[in-house]
Amino acid sequence: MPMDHLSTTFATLADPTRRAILARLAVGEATVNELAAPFAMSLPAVSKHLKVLEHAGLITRGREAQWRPCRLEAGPLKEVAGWLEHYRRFWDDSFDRMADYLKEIQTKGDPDGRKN
Amino acid sequence: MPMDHLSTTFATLADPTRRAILARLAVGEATVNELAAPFAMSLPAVSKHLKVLEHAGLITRGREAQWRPCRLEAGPLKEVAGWLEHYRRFWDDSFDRMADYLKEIQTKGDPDGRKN
DNA sequence: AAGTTAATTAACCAATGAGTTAAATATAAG
DNA sequence: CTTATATTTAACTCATTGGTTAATTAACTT
Repeated sequence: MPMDHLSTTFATLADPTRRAILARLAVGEATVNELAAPFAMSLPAVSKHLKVLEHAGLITRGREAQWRPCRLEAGPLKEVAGWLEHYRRFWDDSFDRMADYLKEIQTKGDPDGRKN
Repeated sequence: MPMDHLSTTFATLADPTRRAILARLAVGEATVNELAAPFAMSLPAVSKHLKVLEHAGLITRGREAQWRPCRLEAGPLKEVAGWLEHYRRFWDDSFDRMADYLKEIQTKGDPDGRKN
């Protein structure tokens, strides 16, 4: 089944272990063992999570000797933020006020009241 | 398995059909049949998607005669936006500039250079 | 009362996801 | 060359997901 990008990103983020890994990587690069340490699960399990994260483009992995340092890649998160923007008006009160404000300065600054 | 709120939300959003339903509901309330119309799938399938959305708190359903009008609820989306904010600095260039700016006016406005 | 429309529930199936243990690979160090 | 460390792959299990069709419930219409 052809999984679109956004669906892949959301599915990847739908796991607390993976979100915890991202939170850790927000601090800085880390190896697989370092990332696995906090979790009560086997190393292969974490390795799988990393593969999922990598496949979603949320991390990249280098190689230094026998270590594969992982680092955060925020591209997909930016896409999510973009998607969310379409809905901001449903929860953000200041969003409406900002829209009002923009409309106001738009008409005030343009005596003809053109829309654009 | 105890599914945390955020995981439930992400899992729910990880399906293009469900995101399309939300997009439709952003325009206004709609019944199950109306929501199902655009999709090449059975009504029960859509009904299931709606149950998932409802369970995630992304929609609520009223009842008018034999119709169950659905409407968007943005609470969980706001939570996602909140979570995302922790990562904004990784993709938003202006975020750093804003941080710099805030730091600047903070020190400029306070001759003693106190941090808070 | 009978029929029509709206929606859900039941029973089923195939595919996926998240975990396991055991084995394999890769690199470094004695 | 052997061993230790870091990580991945293989093979398997179990639960969940997303879809199906057929049957059921609910409410309106005639």
